[in-house]
Amino acid sequence: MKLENVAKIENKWQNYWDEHETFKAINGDKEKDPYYVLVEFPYPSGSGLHVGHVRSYTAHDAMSRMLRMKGKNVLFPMGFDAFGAPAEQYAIKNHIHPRDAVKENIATFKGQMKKLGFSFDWSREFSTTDPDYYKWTQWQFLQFYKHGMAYKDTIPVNWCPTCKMVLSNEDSAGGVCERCGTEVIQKEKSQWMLRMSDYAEDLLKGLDDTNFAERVKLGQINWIGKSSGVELDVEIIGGGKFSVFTTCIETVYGITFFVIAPDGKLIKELMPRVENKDEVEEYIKETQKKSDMDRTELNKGKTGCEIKGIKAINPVNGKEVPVYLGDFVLGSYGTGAVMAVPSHDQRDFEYAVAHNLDMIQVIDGRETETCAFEKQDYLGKGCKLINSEEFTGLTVEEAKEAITEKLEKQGIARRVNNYKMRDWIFSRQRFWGEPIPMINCPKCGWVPMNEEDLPLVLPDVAEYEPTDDGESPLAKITEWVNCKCPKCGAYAKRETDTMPQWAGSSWYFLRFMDAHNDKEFCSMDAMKYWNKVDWYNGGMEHTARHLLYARFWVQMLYNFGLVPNKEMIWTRVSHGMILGSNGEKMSKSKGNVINPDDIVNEYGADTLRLYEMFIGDYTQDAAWSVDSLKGCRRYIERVCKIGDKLNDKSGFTDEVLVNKTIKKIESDLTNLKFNTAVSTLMIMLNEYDKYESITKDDYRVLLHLLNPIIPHITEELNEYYKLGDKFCESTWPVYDESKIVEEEKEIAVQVNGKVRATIKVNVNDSEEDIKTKAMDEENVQKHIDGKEIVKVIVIKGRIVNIVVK
RNA sequence: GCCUGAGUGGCGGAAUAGGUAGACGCACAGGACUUAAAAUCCUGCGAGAUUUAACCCUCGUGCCGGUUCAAGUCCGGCCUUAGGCACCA
Repeated sequence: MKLENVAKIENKWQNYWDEHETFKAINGDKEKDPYYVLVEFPYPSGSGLHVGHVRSYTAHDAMSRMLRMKGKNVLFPMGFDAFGAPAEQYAIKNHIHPRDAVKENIATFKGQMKKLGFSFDWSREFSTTDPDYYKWTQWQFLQFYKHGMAYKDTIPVNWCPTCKMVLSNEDSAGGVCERCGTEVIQKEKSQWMLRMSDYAEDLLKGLDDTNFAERVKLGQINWIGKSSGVELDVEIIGGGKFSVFTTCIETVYGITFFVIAPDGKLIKELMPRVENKDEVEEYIKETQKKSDMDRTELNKGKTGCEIKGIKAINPVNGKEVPVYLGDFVLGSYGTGAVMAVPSHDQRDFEYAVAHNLDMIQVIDGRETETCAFEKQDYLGKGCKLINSEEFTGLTVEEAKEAITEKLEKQGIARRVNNYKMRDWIFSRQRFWGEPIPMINCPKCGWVPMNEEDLPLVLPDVAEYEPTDDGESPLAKITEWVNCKCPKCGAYAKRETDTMPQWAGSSWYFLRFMDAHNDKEFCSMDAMKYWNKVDWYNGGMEHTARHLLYARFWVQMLYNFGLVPNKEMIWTRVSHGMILGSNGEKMSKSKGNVINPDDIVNEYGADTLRLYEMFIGDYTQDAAWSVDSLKGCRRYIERVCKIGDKLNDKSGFTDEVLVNKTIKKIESDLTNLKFNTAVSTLMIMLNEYDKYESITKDDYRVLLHLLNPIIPHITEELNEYYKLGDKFCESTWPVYDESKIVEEEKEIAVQVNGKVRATIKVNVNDSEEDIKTKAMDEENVQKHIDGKEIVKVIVIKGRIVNIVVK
């Protein structure tokens, strides 16, 4: 067959699949094994589908198609994550409702996906912005609240004084507002929080119940950021005390000062006793002006000032030490105060130099005049303590334990774990998000909405600008805000903050299991049937935060008895990016964007799919190449043309080739080795090219194996040449392991590790036979002639190595 | 600074468990077909030395060392590069 009118062929099969609901997954099907393949649902941006989407969708589409043919009940769903700032910005600019903009974009995305022939079960489609969906996001929030996992707290946010807006960290990069360039300041704001830090340990442990790639696990572990140490109480002279957290209690005799965070609660408590109030307040103000960015990047020099009037006592030796303020100490980590040991911590060292403070070396092993002798340099090296009273002479490791024990006995220290991961700030001062279903009653305080009143839908208004004081745009819509308290009936006001975009994507994979349930977010039966997401594919940029939020969400639901497993995702894989042909990230400004529509129109969906699978290692980045794309189109044309060589025989011309290829494709498609799967199929065609003619079985098996990757043209050829049932309705070919073993094989003969000849060996050849054959080779003789043979290594079916002297 | 990847021909990339490095594709060159071109088909294609030619030989997977009969693969130490985190006590 000649490859013509690709669009017509592709359209024909896409319609067939649609009409026959070929890819619909049936809940509870006991005949088949359930298998859940998930690709991250996209944010439907205005610019349409990206070629990067095509890569991961094709990969998992191929996997899903094969698994269906292998008899699995495959759930391969698709939906849209459509809340978020870009849609809101677009709506503000164009004076349309974000709902309408989103609707349009979803239609575009869906049309593009259909044209690529992905075997999604469209009957389960939803968007996070559908009230039927976010009703359950809100419902779950209420469960979190009722179990004490949601609370309101006042925390600093990025604030642009000109735009009068709360900014995300991304929008305030570099410490200036992205819109107007004004310096961003930190402002206190009351926000809804989720107690994620309570789950730090469970989120770490839960990783054992997953099969995530090691680097994904490490990403999660680093984000959680556990460190074990000691919390130590420190007395203030004249009354009061505070605590410090340290991982190096062995250096406790080296304390020469303490530093407390300017943004912490402690300094506020101490304020009445401070003698240099002006200086201290000035420094606190300066700190507030700095975003996190400034504090980390611009301000490596250790600023701060002494807090006069406050002196603390080193609990191990009763020494009086000064207390300083320094913004390198964070109010939000640990206790917001640190013990400073300049001889053994570089930050403390720099601070001591800048403020002319004392240093005491307590660990022997190196001088500490020029820089600190830190734990990564002294741990595990047998270093001993000095200047540490009764602990002097102990090794660091012994001292760590002995000092901790002593302080614990005195009741002034505790072993604790600290985590970098904080509680999840769950409020956004935005319109286009799930409204938080809470009501503020002047009498009862915060009251959750009645569950039967959900969903709390977004009002239908035309203006989405935030208010002057940084409240959500919803705050302006009084008829929406004013309501009655569900508890006492008094006039009350709704929460006007909405949820972050992460909310909807934290549980969508559960909804897909039972997408149209109007009684529950997902039935327990459905969750037990599908059990877990078997494969979850997404971008590397989501492996830390999104995955962690989703796991946290699921663990909470599990603890409330609402989901059957503590971890609902088994394997996480991430694909590499598709870069522009210049090797840079695709972007409009660089003019290197490839629109998948253009490729589909010019070459067809199958060519694009085949090319993206062939482009390189699935987990690595790959640059776009038009030439390579053309090569893939050429291959498909050759696949079509070889149909002209069909004879009317049955059976396979080369059993070994066929069985080997089936096995290889099967393993490649389940191990994300799509590029080698394609090359294996290219080799198969090259072999067929050498035959006089090919049998129907030869042809059908090639098309069958290609079908998961290029589903349209293979169905068409199969039908055109009347080779058998439609692939989408037939079972995957089975290979015969015994037929893969080759009778005769060519192996290499080495002399001293260098290949000198190749010999043909039979499976039945004994080691002696092979040895003799190898020795008989002329070129081998040449290299061993006149030398002493030390030994001969024969690895059956692989290699012979003759060692000579 | 720390963590995690990645360094293999002109290019994208292959190489179970250490066992013939460069599969497959692209580009390029030569040839066939054609009035011609495109398309298609055939052949060659890491570098070097030698040779009429073939065989054959030497070197070669970022760098330096090591283990082994045998290293792209394992170990130790570096270099380059991409991404993530970053004063985390």
